[in-house]
Amino acid sequence: MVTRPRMLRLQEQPTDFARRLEGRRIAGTARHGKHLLVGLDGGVTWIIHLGMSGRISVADGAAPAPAHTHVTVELDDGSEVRFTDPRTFGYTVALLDDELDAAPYARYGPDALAAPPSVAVLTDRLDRRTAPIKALLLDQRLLAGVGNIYADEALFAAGIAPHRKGGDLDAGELERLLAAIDETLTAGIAAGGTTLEDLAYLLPDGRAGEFTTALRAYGREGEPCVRCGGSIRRDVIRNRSTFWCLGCQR
DNA sequence: ACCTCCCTGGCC
DNA sequence: GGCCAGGGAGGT
Repeated sequence: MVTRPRMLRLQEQPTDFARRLEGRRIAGTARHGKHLLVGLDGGVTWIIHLGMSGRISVADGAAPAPAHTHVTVELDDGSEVRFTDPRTFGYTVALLDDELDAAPYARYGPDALAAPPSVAVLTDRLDRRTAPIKALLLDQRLLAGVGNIYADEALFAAGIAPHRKGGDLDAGELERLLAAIDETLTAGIAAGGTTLEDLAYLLPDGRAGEFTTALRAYGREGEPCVRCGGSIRRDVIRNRSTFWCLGCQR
């Protein structure tokens, strides 16, 4: 059941969503960057992107659904999958195999955790790029899975200033950055993600993610840097808040 | 390659 | 009453 058509905005024919899911068996699940992939038999992939405030839960169909539940998929055992998303930046779509190979999905870069590029490949991709590395990290075509908070944290861990032009980073810096991305995402996942004060992001069971307490740059404007004691500053890069340390990120 | 817009709850 | 946060599609 779909009570918010906007959540299906990537489905070319909105009626395709229910039609493509109905009667199919879930064969497996996977993740690519920020996309959750539910493989169904018959060559259909059910894609879910949680945006920033999305939540997926599975519950007995008789139990009341949380507020802002916009899409509900009934399973044959009487339970249902619920997609809850107050801000509706998330979306879901059911695609056929050939549609997966088309834009915009085909443009997605390798998963930042499962298949990160080598330093050599990254060097090549960043060659002559003049955009700030912060903006490039958010470009899912280069690397899929790094969002605003984790980009700032990874750049902090690597000691690289967010304004640096992508093409200016040397091999040593890119090696540090790749290691920092891996460490940051791994730690973030282990902690259950980052729940900010607005409580927009919550785990499926409603608990808050605990990476918030591990943040060293994001959201700490004016606070002392835990590494060098300098002051964390906030800049806006490509209309995104960017927190970094002037003292130890170069 | 860049900016704008979408959306909502919470806070100033 | 207005602003802000987030990801990404689409337009210039």
